[in-house]
Amino acid sequence: MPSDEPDDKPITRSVRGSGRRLRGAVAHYLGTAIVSGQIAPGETLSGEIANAEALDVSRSAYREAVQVLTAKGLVESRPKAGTRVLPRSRWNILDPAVLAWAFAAEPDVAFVRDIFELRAVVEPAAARFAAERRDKDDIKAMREALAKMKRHTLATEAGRMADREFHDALLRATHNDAMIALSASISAAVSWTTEFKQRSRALPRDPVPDHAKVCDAIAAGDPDAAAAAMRTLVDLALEDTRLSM
Amino acid sequence: MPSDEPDDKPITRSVRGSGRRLRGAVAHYLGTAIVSGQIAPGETLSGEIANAEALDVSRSAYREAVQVLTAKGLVESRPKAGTRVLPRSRWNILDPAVLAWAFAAEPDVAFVRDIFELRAVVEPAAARFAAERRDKDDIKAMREALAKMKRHTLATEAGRMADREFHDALLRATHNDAMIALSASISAAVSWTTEFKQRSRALPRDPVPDHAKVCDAIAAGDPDAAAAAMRTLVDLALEDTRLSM
DNA sequence: CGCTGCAAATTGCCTGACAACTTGCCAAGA
DNA sequence: TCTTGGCAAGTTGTCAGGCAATTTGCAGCG
Repeated sequence: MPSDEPDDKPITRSVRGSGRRLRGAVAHYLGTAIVSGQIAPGETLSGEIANAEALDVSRSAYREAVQVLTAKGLVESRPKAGTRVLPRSRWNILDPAVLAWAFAAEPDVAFVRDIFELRAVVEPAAARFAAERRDKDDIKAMREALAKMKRHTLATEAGRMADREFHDALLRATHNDAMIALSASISAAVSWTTEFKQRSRALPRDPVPDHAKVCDAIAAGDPDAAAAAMRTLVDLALEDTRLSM
Repeated sequence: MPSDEPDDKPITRSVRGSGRRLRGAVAHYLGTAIVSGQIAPGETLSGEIANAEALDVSRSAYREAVQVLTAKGLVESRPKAGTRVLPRSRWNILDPAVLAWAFAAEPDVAFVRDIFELRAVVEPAAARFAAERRDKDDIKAMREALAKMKRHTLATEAGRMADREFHDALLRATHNDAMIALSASISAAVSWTTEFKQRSRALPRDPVPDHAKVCDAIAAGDPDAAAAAMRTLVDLALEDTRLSM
């Protein structure tokens, strides 16, 4: 046996940003490989021992990573058959991690379209519910996030975080856990696209007035106005994103 | 040390219905315990070695089960701190498995309300998209499912499966992957409640005409009519479910 | 009172081995 | 030739034990 290779393969080991466990790195590696299509549905991964060795991790770490993928519906493994990639239709694409993997690589335009269509359906309805059920704390949280958005802009990371905070506060105002969970996923995906918009060109529109309109309508308890304002907000966002892709 | 206990604890081992792996049983056990509130958010599970021993499984199997829960946002584990249950807001409640666990125990009424509200938002919109984009195959699939629903009734398992097939076909007709994934989760949840309805009393309404109306509107390519028909369908389902709880 | 460093406890990862379960082949029979 | 049955091999599934990494909480110090 020759000694060993210097450090050619630690593809996953080098990505461990402190908080990230080794199995997380492996899961990220495999997850992006699958979602990006490098490992097409129907294909079967090479055996655990071989693959674990190739990634330079133990079988346990590798297996725990595969369990994560299984939990998200990306793969399925059976004795003697190996673990194979499931068809797209069985993926939990609304899972935050899967969305993150999808946007880590080049995001598919059709997929972005799908996400925005869903957003266009859910968010106006959420705004309507929020207008009917919000309480004082909800309004306060939204106003604060809006102020932060105004201070920083969407060009900064702090500004984008304020944007997410605004939408999160709006969702919490619906007092509907299912809607909160869903739009949390969507918002995450949308924030990735926001970064793309910034990267490609300076964004021509000031988003604060549109957000303020939504906020005011919700605070006033006007469901129709809130839904309408949110609808135009989403439409504009879709327009901007479409231009930059 | 006395010899050993006969078989008091195999709480998880006995549930392995062939296709179900051991770690799956453990995940199911812990998942339901968490979702049903037996292990409240904020609490920390006892150590891996202790817990694995209590469930009479190896540490690896237990750990792989915990990875599944982690992937679904139910728990988070860090060295020295133990693995603790995350607040509800971080759960992926739209994950099919989590939904199944939620309905395995007594389903929370507030939660069912949330699901139906989301359904009332998404499904009509899905019907609208379907009316715009459906092709010949989509219509055929819907018609066939509808026929099957008519033959069997919702009182039989076959009938409920046909109901799911109808909704699945409708969703595929939207040609929007995000919407398909979302409503697949919702439909699963809804089918649990359908079983409840059947269990509590004979259902007074024949659901076939309502479904047929949706189907016809989509086949005719009339988005507004499809959305309206679906809206009444969901409203009626909500009404029935509300009565039986 | 605040801060710094240390030590313990818990998870994270590794190794090696055996069991369980499928799958696919192969042979025997209709 | 087609079907059916069993058999063997190969892959994942589970187990056991040990060591390393990391974080928390405390204790001691400034």
